[in-house]
Amino acid sequence: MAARETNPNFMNGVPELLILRLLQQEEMYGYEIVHAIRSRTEAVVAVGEGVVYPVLHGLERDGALRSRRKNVNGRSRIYYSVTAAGSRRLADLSEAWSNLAAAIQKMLKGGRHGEAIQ
Amino acid sequence: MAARETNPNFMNGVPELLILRLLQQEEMYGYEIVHAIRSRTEAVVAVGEGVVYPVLHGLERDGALRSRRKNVNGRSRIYYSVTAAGSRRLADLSEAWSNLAAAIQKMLKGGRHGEAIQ
DNA sequence: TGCAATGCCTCGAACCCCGAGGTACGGTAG
DNA sequence: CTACCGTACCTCGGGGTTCGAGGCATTGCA
Repeated sequence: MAARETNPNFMNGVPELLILRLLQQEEMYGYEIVHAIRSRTEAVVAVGEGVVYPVLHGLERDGALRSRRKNVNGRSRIYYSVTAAGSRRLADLSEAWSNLAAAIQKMLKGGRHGEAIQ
Repeated sequence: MAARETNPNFMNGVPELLILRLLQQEEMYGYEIVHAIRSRTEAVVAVGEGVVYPVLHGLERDGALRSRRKNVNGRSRIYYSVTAAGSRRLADLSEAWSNLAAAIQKMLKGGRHGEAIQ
Protein backbone atom coordinates (compact mmCIF):
# COMPACT_ATOMS: atom_id res chain seq x y z
CA MET A 1 0.00 0.00 0.00
CA ALA A 2 3.04 2.21 0.34
CA ALA A 3 6.02 2.75 -1.91
CA ARG A 4 4.78 3.92 -5.25
CA GLU A 5 8.07 3.84 -7.08
CA THR A 6 6.75 3.19 -10.55
CA ASN A 7 4.36 5.15 -12.69
CA PRO A 8 1.37 6.16 -10.65
CA ASN A 9 -0.73 3.22 -11.71
CA PHE A 10 -3.48 5.40 -12.97
CA MET A 11 -4.16 3.35 -15.98
CA ASN A 12 -5.59 -0.02 -16.63
CA GLY A 13 -6.46 -1.12 -20.08
CA VAL A 14 -4.78 2.01 -21.33
CA PRO A 15 -2.00 0.12 -23.11
CA GLU A 16 -4.58 -1.88 -25.03
CA LEU A 17 -6.44 1.26 -25.97
CA LEU A 18 -3.38 3.12 -27.16
CA ILE A 19 -2.03 0.16 -29.09
CA LEU A 20 -5.29 -0.31 -30.94
CA ARG A 21 -5.43 3.38 -31.70
CA LEU A 22 -1.91 3.47 -33.08
CA LEU A 23 -2.44 0.43 -35.24
CA GLN A 24 -5.64 1.81 -36.64
CA GLN A 25 -3.74 4.77 -37.98
CA GLU A 26 -0.78 2.86 -39.23
CA GLU A 27 0.64 -0.62 -39.46
CA MET A 28 3.35 -1.05 -36.84
CA TYR A 29 5.57 -3.60 -35.10
CA GLY A 30 6.07 -4.15 -31.38
CA TYR A 31 9.35 -2.45 -30.83
CA GLU A 32 8.10 0.55 -32.77
CA ILE A 33 4.93 0.78 -30.71
CA VAL A 34 6.90 0.95 -27.49
CA HIS A 35 8.77 4.00 -28.70
CA ALA A 36 5.79 5.56 -30.43
CA ILE A 37 3.74 5.62 -27.24
CA ARG A 38 6.58 7.09 -25.24
CA SER A 39 7.23 9.68 -27.91
CA ARG A 40 3.69 10.78 -28.72
CA THR A 41 2.66 11.14 -25.09
CA GLU A 42 5.88 12.92 -24.27
CA ALA A 43 6.76 10.21 -21.78
CA VAL A 44 3.56 10.74 -19.80
CA VAL A 45 2.72 7.16 -20.68
CA ALA A 46 5.68 4.84 -20.86
CA VAL A 47 4.96 1.16 -21.36
CA GLY A 48 7.71 -1.39 -21.67
CA GLU A 49 8.11 -4.33 -24.01
CA GLY A 50 6.94 -6.60 -21.23
CA VAL A 51 3.57 -4.91 -21.56
CA VAL A 52 3.29 -4.44 -25.30
CA TYR A 53 4.11 -7.91 -26.55
CA PRO A 54 1.68 -9.79 -24.32
CA VAL A 55 -1.10 -7.35 -25.22
CA LEU A 56 -0.30 -7.78 -28.89
CA HIS A 57 -0.49 -11.55 -28.61
CA GLY A 58 -3.72 -11.39 -26.66
CA LEU A 59 -5.39 -9.09 -29.16
CA GLU A 60 -4.33 -11.27 -32.04
CA ARG A 61 -5.61 -14.35 -30.26
CA ASP A 62 -8.93 -12.55 -29.83
CA GLY A 63 -9.07 -11.75 -33.50
CA ALA A 64 -8.68 -8.01 -33.00
CA LEU A 65 -5.36 -7.91 -34.78
CA ARG A 66 -3.73 -9.64 -37.69
CA SER A 67 0.00 -9.91 -38.25
CA ARG A 68 2.39 -10.44 -41.10
CA ARG A 69 6.12 -10.99 -41.06
CA LYS A 70 8.25 -8.64 -43.05
CA ASN A 71 11.98 -8.38 -43.64
CA VAL A 72 13.59 -4.96 -43.52
CA ASN A 73 17.33 -4.47 -43.70
CA GLY A 74 17.85 -8.11 -42.96
CA ARG A 75 15.74 -7.75 -39.82
CA SER A 76 12.57 -9.65 -39.23
CA ARG A 77 9.66 -7.56 -38.06
CA ILE A 78 6.11 -8.54 -37.24
CA TYR A 79 3.68 -5.90 -38.38
CA TYR A 80 0.24 -5.73 -36.84
CA SER A 81 -2.94 -4.18 -38.18
CA VAL A 82 -6.48 -4.05 -36.82
CA THR A 83 -9.29 -6.24 -38.06
CA ALA A 84 -12.94 -5.30 -38.23
CA ALA A 85 -13.42 -6.81 -34.79
CA GLY A 86 -10.47 -4.81 -33.51
CA SER A 87 -11.94 -1.65 -34.89
CA ARG A 88 -15.16 -2.32 -33.04
CA ARG A 89 -13.23 -3.05 -29.89
CA LEU A 90 -11.35 0.19 -30.22
CA ALA A 91 -14.59 2.10 -30.61
CA ASP A 92 -16.01 0.52 -27.48
CA LEU A 93 -12.91 1.09 -25.37
CA SER A 94 -12.59 4.60 -26.67
CA GLU A 95 -16.12 5.49 -25.70
CA ALA A 96 -15.73 3.87 -22.31
CA TRP A 97 -12.61 5.90 -21.72
CA SER A 98 -14.34 9.12 -22.72
CA ASN A 99 -17.19 8.45 -20.33
CA LEU A 100 -14.84 7.64 -17.51
CA ALA A 101 -12.64 10.67 -18.10
CA ALA A 102 -15.66 12.95 -18.28
CA ALA A 103 -17.14 11.59 -15.07
CA ILE A 104 -13.89 11.98 -13.18
CA GLN A 105 -13.23 15.39 -14.58
CA LYS A 106 -16.63 16.50 -13.40
CA MET A 107 -15.94 15.27 -9.90
CA LEU A 108 -12.55 16.93 -9.77
CA LYS A 109 -13.71 20.26 -11.12
CA GLY A 110 -17.26 20.72 -10.03
CA GLY A 111 -18.19 20.82 -6.38
CA ARG A 112 -21.37 20.13 -4.50
CA HIS A 113 -23.65 17.29 -5.30
CA GLY A 114 -24.89 16.24 -8.70
CA GLU A 115 -26.84 19.21 -9.97
CA ALA A 116 -27.75 17.39 -13.12
CA ILE A 117 -25.69 18.91 -15.85
CA GLN A 118 -26.74 17.02 -18.90
CA MET B 1 -7.77 -11.22 -21.81
CA ALA B 2 -11.27 -12.45 -22.36
CA ALA B 3 -14.46 -12.08 -20.39
CA ARG B 4 -14.88 -8.44 -19.52
CA GLU B 5 -18.06 -8.76 -17.50
CA THR B 6 -17.36 -6.05 -14.98
CA ASN B 7 -16.41 -2.45 -15.46
CA PRO B 8 -13.85 -2.16 -18.21
CA ASN B 9 -10.82 -2.01 -15.98
CA PHE B 10 -9.93 1.38 -17.24
CA MET B 11 -9.05 2.73 -13.91
CA ASN B 12 -6.31 2.17 -11.46
CA GLY B 13 -5.85 4.42 -8.51
CA VAL B 14 -9.09 6.09 -9.50
CA PRO B 15 -10.88 4.96 -6.33
CA GLU B 16 -8.19 6.57 -4.22
CA LEU B 17 -8.42 9.78 -6.20
CA LEU B 18 -12.19 10.03 -5.97
CA ILE B 19 -12.27 9.18 -2.28
CA LEU B 20 -9.74 11.85 -1.46
CA ARG B 21 -11.65 14.35 -3.53
CA LEU B 22 -14.96 13.57 -1.84
CA LEU B 23 -13.48 13.77 1.62
CA GLN B 24 -11.83 17.07 0.89
CA GLN B 25 -15.21 18.58 0.19
CA GLU B 26 -17.01 16.98 3.06
CA GLU B 27 -16.50 14.61 5.96
CA MET B 28 -17.93 11.21 5.09
CA TYR B 29 -18.09 7.57 6.19
CA GLY B 30 -17.37 4.47 4.14
CA TYR B 31 -20.83 3.29 3.34
CA GLU B 32 -21.76 6.80 2.31
CA ILE B 33 -18.76 7.10 0.00
CA VAL B 34 -19.75 3.97 -1.87
CA HIS B 35 -23.12 5.44 -2.72
CA ALA B 36 -21.82 8.96 -3.30
CA ILE B 37 -19.40 7.79 -6.00
CA ARG B 38 -22.04 5.75 -7.73
CA SER B 39 -24.50 8.59 -7.56
CA ARG B 40 -22.28 11.49 -8.59
CA THR B 41 -20.79 9.69 -11.56
CA GLU B 42 -24.19 8.41 -12.59
CA ALA B 43 -22.96 4.84 -12.22
CA VAL B 44 -20.12 5.35 -14.68
CA VAL B 45 -17.83 4.55 -11.80
CA ALA B 46 -19.16 2.00 -9.35
CA VAL B 47 -16.82 0.82 -6.64
CA GLY B 48 -17.92 -1.67 -4.02
CA GLU B 49 -17.28 -1.77 -0.30
CA GLY B 50 -14.52 -4.25 -0.90
CA VAL B 51 -12.65 -1.46 -2.64
CA VAL B 52 -13.53 1.52 -0.46
CA TYR B 53 -12.75 0.17 2.99
CA PRO B 54 -9.25 -1.12 2.19
CA VAL B 55 -8.39 2.17 0.49
CA LEU B 56 -9.68 4.08 3.49
CA HIS B 57 -7.54 2.02 5.85
CA GLY B 58 -4.50 2.38 3.66
CA LEU B 59 -4.83 6.13 3.40
CA GLU B 60 -5.28 6.48 7.13
CA ARG B 61 -2.27 4.29 7.77
CA ASP B 62 -0.30 6.57 5.45
CA GLY B 63 -1.43 9.61 7.38
CA ALA B 64 -3.51 11.00 4.53
CA LEU B 65 -6.76 10.61 6.43
CA ARG B 66 -7.90 10.94 10.01
CA SER B 67 -11.00 9.30 11.44
CA ARG B 68 -13.39 9.79 14.31
CA ARG B 69 -16.19 7.60 15.52
CA LYS B 70 -19.62 9.13 15.74
CA ASN B 71 -22.98 7.81 16.82
CA VAL B 72 -26.04 8.66 14.76
CA ASN B 73 -29.42 7.13 15.43
CA GLY B 74 -27.82 4.51 17.60
CA ARG B 75 -25.58 3.57 14.68
CA SER B 76 -21.83 3.78 14.82
CA ARG B 77 -20.17 5.50 11.90
CA ILE B 78 -16.53 6.22 11.20
CA TYR B 79 -16.11 9.61 9.59
CA TYR B 80 -12.97 10.36 7.62
CA SER B 81 -11.41 13.69 6.73
CA VAL B 82 -8.22 14.59 4.88
CA THR B 83 -5.06 15.73 6.61
CA ALA B 84 -2.55 18.18 5.22
CA ALA B 85 -0.58 15.25 3.81
CA GLY B 86 -3.76 13.91 2.25
CA SER B 87 -4.44 17.23 0.63
CA ARG B 88 -0.99 17.22 -0.90
CA ARG B 89 -1.50 13.67 -2.08
CA LEU B 90 -4.78 14.63 -3.69
CA ALA B 91 -3.11 17.51 -5.49
CA ASP B 92 -0.42 15.19 -6.85
CA LEU B 93 -2.80 12.47 -7.96
CA SER B 94 -5.12 15.02 -9.46
CA GLU B 95 -2.39 16.54 -11.54
CA ALA B 96 -1.12 13.13 -12.61
CA TRP B 97 -4.60 12.24 -13.72
CA SER B 98 -5.00 15.44 -15.70
CA ASN B 99 -1.73 14.85 -17.50
CA LEU B 100 -2.65 11.28 -18.30
CA ALA B 101 -6.13 12.16 -19.50
CA ALA B 102 -4.79 14.97 -21.67
CA ALA B 103 -2.13 12.74 -23.23
CA ILE B 104 -4.60 10.01 -24.04
CA GLN B 105 -7.20 12.42 -25.31
CA LYS B 106 -4.63 13.86 -27.66
CA MET B 107 -3.80 10.44 -29.02
CA LEU B 108 -7.42 9.51 -29.49
CA LYS B 109 -8.41 12.70 -31.20
CA GLY B 110 -5.50 13.96 -33.19
CA GLY B 111 -3.46 11.76 -35.47
CA ARG B 112 -0.38 13.93 -36.00
CA HIS B 113 3.01 12.55 -36.78
CA GLY B 114 3.42 10.28 -39.73
CA GLU B 115 -0.12 10.10 -40.90
CA ALA B 116 -1.59 9.13 -44.20
CA ILE B 117 -0.95 5.62 -45.24
CA GLN B 118 -3.21 6.40 -48.10
C1' DT C 1 36.64 -7.19 -30.99
C1' DG C 2 33.26 -4.85 -28.22
C1' DC C 3 29.25 -2.45 -27.46
C1' DA C 4 25.02 -0.24 -28.57
C1' DA C 5 20.80 -0.44 -30.88
C1' DT C 6 17.29 -3.15 -33.04
C1' DG C 7 13.79 -6.71 -32.54
C1' DC C 8 11.58 -10.58 -30.66
C1' DC C 9 10.08 -13.03 -26.40
C1' DT C 10 8.79 -14.92 -21.38
C1' DC C 11 8.82 -15.28 -16.47
C1' DG C 12 7.75 -14.11 -11.60
C1' DA C 13 6.60 -10.54 -8.56
C1' DA C 14 3.68 -6.89 -7.40
C1' DC C 15 -0.39 -4.51 -7.51
C1' DC C 16 -5.13 -3.36 -7.65
C1' DC C 17 -9.91 -4.32 -8.04
C1' DC C 18 -13.89 -7.31 -7.38
C1' DG C 19 -17.46 -10.17 -5.46
C1' DA C 20 -18.71 -13.07 -1.94
C1' DG C 21 -19.22 -13.59 2.51
C1' DG C 22 -19.32 -12.47 7.59
C1' DT C 23 -20.91 -9.63 11.70
C1' DA C 24 -24.15 -6.54 13.97
C1' DC C 25 -28.07 -3.55 14.66
C1' DG C 26 -32.55 -0.94 13.75
C1' DG C 27 -36.97 -0.50 11.54
C1' DT C 28 -40.96 -2.42 9.45
C1' DA C 29 -44.15 -5.79 7.46
C1' DG C 30 -46.68 -9.86 8.35
C1' DC D 1 -42.42 -12.14 17.49
C1' DT D 2 -40.19 -13.35 13.52
C1' DA D 3 -38.49 -12.25 8.82
C1' DC D 4 -36.37 -9.45 6.19
C1' DC D 5 -34.34 -5.38 4.35
C1' DG D 6 -31.31 -1.46 4.88
C1' DT D 7 -27.51 0.47 7.28
C1' DA D 8 -22.62 0.02 8.56
C1' DC D 9 -18.48 -2.15 9.37
C1' DC D 10 -14.93 -5.62 7.76
C1' DT D 11 -11.78 -9.43 5.35
C1' DC D 12 -10.51 -12.93 2.23
C1' DG D 13 -9.40 -15.32 -2.14
C1' DG D 14 -9.30 -14.96 -6.96
C1' DG D 15 -8.40 -12.87 -11.27
C1' DG D 16 -6.60 -9.57 -14.36
C1' DT D 17 -2.80 -6.18 -15.55
C1' DT D 18 1.37 -4.10 -15.39
C1' DC D 19 6.28 -4.08 -14.39
C1' DG D 20 11.19 -5.09 -14.46
C1' DA D 21 14.58 -8.21 -15.36
C1' DG D 22 16.35 -11.21 -18.23
C1' DG D 23 17.20 -14.14 -22.47
C1' DC D 24 18.14 -14.67 -27.51
C1' DA D 25 19.69 -13.11 -32.16
C1' DT D 26 21.16 -9.73 -35.61
C1' DT D 27 23.16 -5.36 -37.59
C1' DG D 28 26.11 -1.31 -37.42
C1' DC D 29 29.74 1.35 -35.80
C1' DA D 30 34.11 2.48 -33.44
